[in-house]
Amino acid sequence: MIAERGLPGLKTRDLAREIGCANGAVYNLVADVDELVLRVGSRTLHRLDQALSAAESAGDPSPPETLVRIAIAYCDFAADNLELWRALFEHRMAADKVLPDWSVNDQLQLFRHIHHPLAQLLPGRSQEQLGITARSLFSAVHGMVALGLEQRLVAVPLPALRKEIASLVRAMIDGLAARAA
Amino acid sequence: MIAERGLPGLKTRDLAREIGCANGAVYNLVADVDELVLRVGSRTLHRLDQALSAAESAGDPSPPETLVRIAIAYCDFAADNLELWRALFEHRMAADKVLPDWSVNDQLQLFRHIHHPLAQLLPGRSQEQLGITARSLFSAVHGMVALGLEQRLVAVPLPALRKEIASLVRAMIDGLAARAA
DNA sequence: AAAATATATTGAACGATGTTCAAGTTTCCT
DNA sequence: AGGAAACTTGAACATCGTTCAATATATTTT
Repeated sequence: MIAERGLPGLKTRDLAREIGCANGAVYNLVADVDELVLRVGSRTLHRLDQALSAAESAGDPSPPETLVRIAIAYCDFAADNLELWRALFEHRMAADKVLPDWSVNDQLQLFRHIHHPLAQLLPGRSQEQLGITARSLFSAVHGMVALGLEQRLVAVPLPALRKEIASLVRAMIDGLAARAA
Repeated sequence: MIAERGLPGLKTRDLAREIGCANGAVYNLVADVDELVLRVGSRTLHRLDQALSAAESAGDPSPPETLVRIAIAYCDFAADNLELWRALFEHRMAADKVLPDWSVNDQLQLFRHIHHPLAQLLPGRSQEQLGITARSLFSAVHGMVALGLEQRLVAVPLPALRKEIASLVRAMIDGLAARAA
């Protein structure tokens, strides 16, 4: 339902009808809609992880090209799974509720893909510094994808977005490598 | 109310009580909560615009340093106006409703600040290419700020975030300039 | 196999929320 | 003063997520 109608299109009554049970019975499977969304998010993150893994290993193994492929794969996944991908970031829980551990873990796995090629590219940096840079790189690409796929401003055509991402990722990598040298 | 309790903390009944009128009277001032949020967003965008303008003109006028200052100013504004800034991006309207023109305009003004220094830095590029690159640069910084200020993962301390942004913006600019040469 | 206990399911009801609207009140113009 | 226009009110509506006593089903015990 999230995939078809987006996060705001998910209603417990519709869901119950689709499952074929009473609306109250949903709460035997799940404590909250929050938990439901997080569980869907977990599946989405795993599929995203697979897509990034594939991009990491396929093709030219040089770190810069690998990082570009990962970024493009992230963009493509977001475009192909737009609503599910949005649900990962747009869902907000009540301020007092804490995110369960398994959900946090799912999210942290993402940086792993960037970490490896980045370590080859910047051999001088510590593990901690690499982690921070990996996170920054991920965030930058995420921002480009997020605003690029937003319809409310001028929607960028997907091929143009892919080119822009590739070009800016290359620029970031060049710049990082040059400063490291 | 958005500033204090975030976008989900904005309730028409609380608002009416705070204003001192009946709940129905809110709809004499505003057609929707959507419009209300957009109007608050417009004010936020104008203040953000001022902050970026100040950063643009103050200090070292070299394009790279100017761009770094703008990025840091964006980060600082987001941190200082966290909930209001979030409301700019987290608010979602019904899919069929269209964003009014004045709101679209407000948003597009932001890229203007990046456009000028970028044009000096990359004299070879056309206006259209510059616009696209400006947008990408903005989006990348936005992503770093957005994920950096998110509490749900490991929250990055603000000084660390500022450093990371400065360093990655410099890297992007170096890379862009090197490729342009 | 029957009774007793545990578990699952139901759908009505609750509380919150955005929004509407008929009725009442105020304001303003002549 | 009188009437029209505009505003204000607060109750009512529809739609949510969520709860819960009552009912039905499954499982265990005797």
